Amino acid sequence: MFTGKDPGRVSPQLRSLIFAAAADLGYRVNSTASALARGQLESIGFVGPDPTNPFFSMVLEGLTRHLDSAFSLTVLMPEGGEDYNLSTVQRALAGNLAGLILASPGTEFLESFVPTCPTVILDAGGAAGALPSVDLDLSSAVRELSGYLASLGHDRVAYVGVSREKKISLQYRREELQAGLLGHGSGLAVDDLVLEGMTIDDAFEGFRRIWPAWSAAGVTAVVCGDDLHAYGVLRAARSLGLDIPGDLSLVGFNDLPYSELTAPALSTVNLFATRLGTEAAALLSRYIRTGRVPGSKVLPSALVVRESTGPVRRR
Amino acid sequence: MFTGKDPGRVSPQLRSLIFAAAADLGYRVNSTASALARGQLESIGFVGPDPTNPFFSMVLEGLTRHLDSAFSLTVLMPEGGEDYNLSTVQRALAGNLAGLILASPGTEFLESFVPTCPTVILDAGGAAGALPSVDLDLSSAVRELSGYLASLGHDRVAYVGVSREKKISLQYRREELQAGLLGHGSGLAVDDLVLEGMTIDDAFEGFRRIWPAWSAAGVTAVVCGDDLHAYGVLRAARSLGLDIPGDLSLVGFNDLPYSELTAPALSTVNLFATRLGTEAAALLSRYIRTGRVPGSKVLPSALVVRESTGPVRRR
DNA sequence: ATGAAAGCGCTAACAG
DNA sequence: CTGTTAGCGCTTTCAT
Repeated sequence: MFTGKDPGRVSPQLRSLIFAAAADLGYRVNSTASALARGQLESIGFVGPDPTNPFFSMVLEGLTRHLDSAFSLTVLMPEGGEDYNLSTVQRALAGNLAGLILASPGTEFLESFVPTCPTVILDAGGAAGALPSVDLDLSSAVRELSGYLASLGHDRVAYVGVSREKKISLQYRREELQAGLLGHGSGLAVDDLVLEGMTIDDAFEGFRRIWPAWSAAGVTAVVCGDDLHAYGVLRAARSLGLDIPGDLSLVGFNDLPYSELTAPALSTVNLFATRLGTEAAALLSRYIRTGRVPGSKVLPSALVVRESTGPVRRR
Repeated sequence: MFTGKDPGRVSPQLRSLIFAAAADLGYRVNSTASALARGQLESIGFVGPDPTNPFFSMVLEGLTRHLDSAFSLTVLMPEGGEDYNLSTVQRALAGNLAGLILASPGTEFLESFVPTCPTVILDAGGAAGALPSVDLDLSSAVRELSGYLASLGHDRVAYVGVSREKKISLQYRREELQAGLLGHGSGLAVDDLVLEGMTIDDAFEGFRRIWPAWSAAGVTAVVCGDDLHAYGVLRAARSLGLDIPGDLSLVGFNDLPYSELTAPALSTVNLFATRLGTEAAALLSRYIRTGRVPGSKVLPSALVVRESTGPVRRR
């Protein structure tokens, strides 16, 4: 009756009568028993590094809006502020999931990961290997960025990211940037600022520490692998009395809605994070329904120029 | 064996041997069957209005960090950008949840809602009735805010929120503000700006529309029920050529990490949203375990003064 | 068409 | 202590 296979068997009146009675008695099908009997799982898992990072929220939004309504979304976060690892995912898998979405994995993790249910990887910087994935095409936006920075006279550009083990995607952004810069006769001029975490504060501290060295090396532009890092650098630069974009031009990745509100407004590469979520939902739903491993998907990105970037000021 | 009741029954060596063999064969307990046999539900549901609002993310973070590890977290979002309603929650309940957390409900919804499993309401502005809830104590922070604004010479204060049906909490913030202001001999001077949604853009459009009226009425300070709205007002004011805090002082609620980055940095009432999540997790876990309805919890808030507020400038 | 029965994979209770 | 069994609430199949 509640299995959706009754058209033609039960008259509509009777049907609604039954539903009314069911509601009256407070009956609801026990989905656990139902799932067991049918041998079908009902929830898909999402594991990401940090719910507090807007990138995550945007992906999640895309996901919830486009996930097949037959599934519910189980969200798993790593314990204690760390990045997620195999044990986080094991915890997820213990829930017997119909499918799994892994957002922004670390290298180490991805190498040792063996899928045990339909899985799609999100934002792995092209490192997902044979696993179905949704990734970003950064090359054209980053090439444009490189050309733009070059035209402004920046030939000493620095990058801030996190270690490769932590986030493949940030490292991938670095590589694309390096390639783009090289295409314009320059390249990353100094050692990266390699942060421990993805927070504004991490970048704030980190930049204050590294700026003397970068300044001495003549760095005039900083590209951050994540908008949050750029916000931290912005605050740090301000606290150091630096003029942005006069003394230092700044670029982030993601294009969060807050980036036009900072002072100065932040130039970014827009990653359209919400679309990553919707595409992942589409891919995974198909994967689960058909059982066939889908191909990977690559989504575009776009340069957004605002006030945090400007011509080099020689002193 | 996998039920956790083996200490003293199986030797540690044998135990690990079995686990090794299980891993070898790729065996994992079927949690659906397990749950059915034990008659225990394994997931708790979280329904909130909008994953994209950082308030939601912060609550979610608190939740995931402190939820009993026996439970997994199922996240439910309303369809199509609307606020969530009974049908959203019905969808949630179809999943047979051990417990339910409802964040920032609307009036209409809350009035017609009848819990069918252990439920705690979050951020309902004191309107949760008999249901266990986690709420904010705004009065002392808002009284402080009122005194502060009064001392700056602001006696024409305006409020921006959403309709009461949509978010009880924003209306509650308004009431607290009104009470605080009244305590200082003033009060809200003009009609509220009542927005449709919770986005920066909603507030941007709304403020541009209403400012002529507010300006004519001599409004010198605007308090927004949500930081996102304050960001929108900030952008709108800037686009209108207003000087903040010279022409207009601005205050938000939540104290997002972005609020110290805006230009000018935003004064806010810090809601400590993450703690709402951790408290809700604690309350609900206890509720489910003991079966006894827990009492409600009230959490403190705090005024944070930054650059967006200053003395009234008479012209 | 309607009803009875088997069984999904596990757990808990109960014999041996 | 070990092995067997009933049964969780539902779906599906197979007789009636």
